Amino acid sequence: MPVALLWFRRDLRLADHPALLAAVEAAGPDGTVLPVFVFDDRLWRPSGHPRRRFLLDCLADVGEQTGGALVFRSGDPVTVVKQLVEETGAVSVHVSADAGPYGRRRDDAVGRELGSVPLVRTGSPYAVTPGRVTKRDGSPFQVFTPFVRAWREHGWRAPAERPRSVAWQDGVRSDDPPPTPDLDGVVLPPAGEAAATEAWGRFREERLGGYAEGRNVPGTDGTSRMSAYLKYGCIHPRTLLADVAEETGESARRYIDELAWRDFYADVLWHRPDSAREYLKPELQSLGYDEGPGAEELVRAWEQGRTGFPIVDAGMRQLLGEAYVHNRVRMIVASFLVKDLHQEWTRGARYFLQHLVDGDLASNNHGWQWVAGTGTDASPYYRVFNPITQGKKFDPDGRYVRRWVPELRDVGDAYVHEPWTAPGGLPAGYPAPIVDHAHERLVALERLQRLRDR
DNA sequence: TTTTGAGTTGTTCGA
DNA sequence: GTCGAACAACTCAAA
Repeated sequence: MPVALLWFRRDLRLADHPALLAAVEAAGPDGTVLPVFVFDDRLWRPSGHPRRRFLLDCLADVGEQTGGALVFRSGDPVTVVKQLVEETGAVSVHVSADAGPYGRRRDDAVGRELGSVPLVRTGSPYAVTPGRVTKRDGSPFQVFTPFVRAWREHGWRAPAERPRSVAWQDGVRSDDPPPTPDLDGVVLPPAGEAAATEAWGRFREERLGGYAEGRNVPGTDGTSRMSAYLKYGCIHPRTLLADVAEETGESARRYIDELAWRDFYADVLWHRPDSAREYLKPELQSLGYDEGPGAEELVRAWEQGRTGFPIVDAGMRQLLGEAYVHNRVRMIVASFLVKDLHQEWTRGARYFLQHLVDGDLASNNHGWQWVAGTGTDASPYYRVFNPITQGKKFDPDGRYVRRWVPELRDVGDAYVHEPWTAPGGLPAGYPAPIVDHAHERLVALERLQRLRDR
């Protein structure tokens, strides 16, 4: 009886899963589907503990949903998948397409290795497969707004139906998964498809209506917190879009835009596979950065949330506490590292990827490039976030900073974003600002100016 | 073909 | 307190 192999990667769900449907179809009415996940050192090693843990928990969920049939293998997919095909006599291997630079190379190599057994790519983790939305002349968009216009016009498919029943192939040898990493107190959201669906339902009912304003206020629960679920494919963006498209108004439009950003950055990475490391604006490559023991000490203060700027410290402590940072605050802390501490964006991007549970190469690194002014956006070079102004504007009552920086508990609202000005002085245990923001802003602008003059 | 206007997320300064 | 201008320079689509 035919066996079709379903190789899970970043699509850890059974609903709205075109590759699963393709596998069921390929196996035929008498055949079976063998679900498999490969622990690939190339992807596993650079993941921090939060992402490893979240992934393992998602896999446990898939294991349960497939009645324990999910098979683990460890090693290079090129050899491991080939071996599984030989062991089981599989007629085809099914995946959701991977748009990342490594994933594409890997899948091409696996496909070649499989020879006459086809590696079938069906669907992708995006509403629109990267590469599909182009300008009229076929070239890729480099700016978000024209992209999103064309993306909306292109449209997306309705969610795929869940297969009525799947005959899972069991009894295939499985490696043990890697040991569960210690989280050291980091609190993660519940993993898996059911948790994603439930979290989405709650957001949709309770917070989607106020999203346009709420999304920028880190002290409230205004965002959907779908990022980790989207990263591992516990839920597909098409499912979200189908629900949001029923709503009208500014909030629904903004939410769709946010999903479009995710597609846009994946599209940029697809066209420019080197952009995860290389500058999208190469002329900024030679910008000078601060080095030496003094600079390293400042970076450590940033990493640990001890810069003396409350909103920056709160964000960096949220990163260590929840492996997650509110979107608005990601921009603020990123701007601080790049513009105030004069560090290369790649360094911040790397640190984020180590710690974020939702860390995604395209979204993370292009987001950092956006802040650094080296990215796709026609972003003004002079855009430097002021951590005090941003704090007052988006966290006016200090709810967010007090949650993550308890030293500020008793500082009045008026001073909570600049506690060094408080009548009682700095609270015990909280540092004075490690840099003069107004000064460092001018330094950053000056360096960019010099580069442009050349 | 050329021109024109608009462009996720900001800040400061001066009126 | 509020508001508009200035801070450059490039992409893209429409006129």
